[in-house]
Amino acid sequence: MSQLPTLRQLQFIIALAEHGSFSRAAEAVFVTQPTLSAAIKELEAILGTVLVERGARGAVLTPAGEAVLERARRVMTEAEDLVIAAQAAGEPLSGPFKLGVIPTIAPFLLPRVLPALRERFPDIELFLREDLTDRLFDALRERRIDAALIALPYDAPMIETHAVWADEFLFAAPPDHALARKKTLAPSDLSEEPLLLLEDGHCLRDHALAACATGSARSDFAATSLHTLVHMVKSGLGATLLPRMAVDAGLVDRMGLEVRPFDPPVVGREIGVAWRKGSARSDEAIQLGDAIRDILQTAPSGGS
Amino acid sequence: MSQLPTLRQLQFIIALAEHGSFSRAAEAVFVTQPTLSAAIKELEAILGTVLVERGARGAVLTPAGEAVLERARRVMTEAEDLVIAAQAAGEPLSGPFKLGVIPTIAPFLLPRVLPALRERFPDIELFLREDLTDRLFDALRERRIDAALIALPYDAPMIETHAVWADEFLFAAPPDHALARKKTLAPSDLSEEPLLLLEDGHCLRDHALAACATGSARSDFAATSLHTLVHMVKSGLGATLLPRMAVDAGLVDRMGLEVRPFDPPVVGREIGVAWRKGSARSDEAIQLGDAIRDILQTAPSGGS
DNA sequence: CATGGGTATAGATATTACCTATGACTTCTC
DNA sequence: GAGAAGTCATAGGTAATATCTATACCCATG
Repeated sequence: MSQLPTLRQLQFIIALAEHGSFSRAAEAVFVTQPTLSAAIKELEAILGTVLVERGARGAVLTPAGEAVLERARRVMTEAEDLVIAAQAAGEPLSGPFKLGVIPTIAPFLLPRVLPALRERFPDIELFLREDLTDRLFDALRERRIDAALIALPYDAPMIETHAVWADEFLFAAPPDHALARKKTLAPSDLSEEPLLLLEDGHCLRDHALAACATGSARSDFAATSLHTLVHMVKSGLGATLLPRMAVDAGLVDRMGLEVRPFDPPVVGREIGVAWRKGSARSDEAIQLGDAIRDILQTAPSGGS
Repeated sequence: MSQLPTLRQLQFIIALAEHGSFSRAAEAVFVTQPTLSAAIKELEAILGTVLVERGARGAVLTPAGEAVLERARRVMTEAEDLVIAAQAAGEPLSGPFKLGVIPTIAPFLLPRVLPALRERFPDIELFLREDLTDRLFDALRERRIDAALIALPYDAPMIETHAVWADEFLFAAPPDHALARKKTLAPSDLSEEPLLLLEDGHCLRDHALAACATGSARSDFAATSLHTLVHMVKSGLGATLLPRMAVDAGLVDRMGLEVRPFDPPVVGREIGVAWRKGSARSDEAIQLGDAIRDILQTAPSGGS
């Protein structure tokens, strides 16, 4: 087998491509220009190909160099991932961990589980980011976050998920609403009732519509958060579906709204943890999800 | 950023995992046991994790070690691919090149194009492998071959393709066959005619059936090669569709069979070159396909 | 408890990675 | 155009490290 290049050499040619000059690239990787020069030369010898065109105004990659560059980048990130995965495997859920959470979960879940999480994983530094599902998926793919709490089902390429807990939907309406007289509801009761929902982009909107297969949304109004949503319901703009987790967290306390569960089988959404396929921290993501499930089960809600 | 391991170290831990013992692994990578021992120790220091359980009867990877192993393998093959891609980019279509070809193309195409290919790419060493499409795809995915000539459309995960030329289907039957009286045929003429085809697994069978949307295959007989197929047609067992390339190559010469083209738009299959997605030699595969197309166009068939 | 299979340690040596100093060559500037 | 200011390449010395040999150690097993 022909000799392999060094990761160092790959790092060097990446820097060279990025800075377009031996001297500046050398500076960027903290070596002198002759060192980098020699390293690139040896890399070319190993590969048997000229990778760089040296000119008086800097260096430009040859087509072969571009091909190598692309693969070198891959090798480097894989190697970095290996380090992260190893550290994570050795001491799971320690160090910085960037977790994305969708806006219809974050404000209700986090206060409830963060203290216990910190207790269970004292070495973790959780960085939280609240955003819509699609943007969290982008962040996962671009490695800006390590994992995300989202609502399933949701299917996206390059993303894997692990179910954590089922979040039941509850019907909420003003007291004088026709359906508020019933103790429990069936999804079919909503066929004639245009629902007031969150604005487009919130997965809760889609999941709520899916829950009452025949239902529809009010097209004239939409809320930007669950808090504004309940206020809009209160002012008589319509009825809605709320996740139990938000209700348990006190979302409708002292609002004077009527809240009704659905007949079994209850409708709702599944909350799960998601990570980029192949992520170095997928095991930790699963562990974190399981820990949250545990915490939710042992410490029931402090709601009304 | 924390320090990266060396490719050498990754190679070492892969060998260690494969041999289960420092001494034997060291032998396998041509270093002494203390060298490998020290290297693994340093790798563990870099990753901050114990990767190997040292026992009196050898070494076993810890769970963290297993996680590292898997990624180390990936990094190593990516690095090897980089070398291959660089060499290929520097001097395309030179050195050993393993090409798979399906059985309904190989015997008719290769004699026609191999001499010209050798002339055009004098430094290439073509290793040919004749097999069914599915097995060629497996071989591509497992890196046992670099590219394959197959019939499209065919869709398989991890495989990319590039069209090379269109191979028209011709109708072939014994002289006394009812349809042999027509000068040209429409695909619909075959609705009532159960065709004699190759046995299952040959893509030509599926593509021929697809060509005459309403047609069907004889279920009692099937041929194992185009040569036996024409003999079976000759003995009156039925009619069939043959690729023009095979006819041009003399498949039915002196067989006394009637061969008819279809009305435009002609039916047929597309021949293309396929490679594993991300393969180091995809550019060469495309170049090879284009070269074959060229050769076929400039040097028309020597058939009847 | 000696033996044999295994790994770790110590010390010497060969390799190589890197630095400093300098040279050769372009391109821009006046 | 001559000089200045870039560029990359080369040479030679030094420090770091990769590797080897030799040996110590550890533990199962007969």
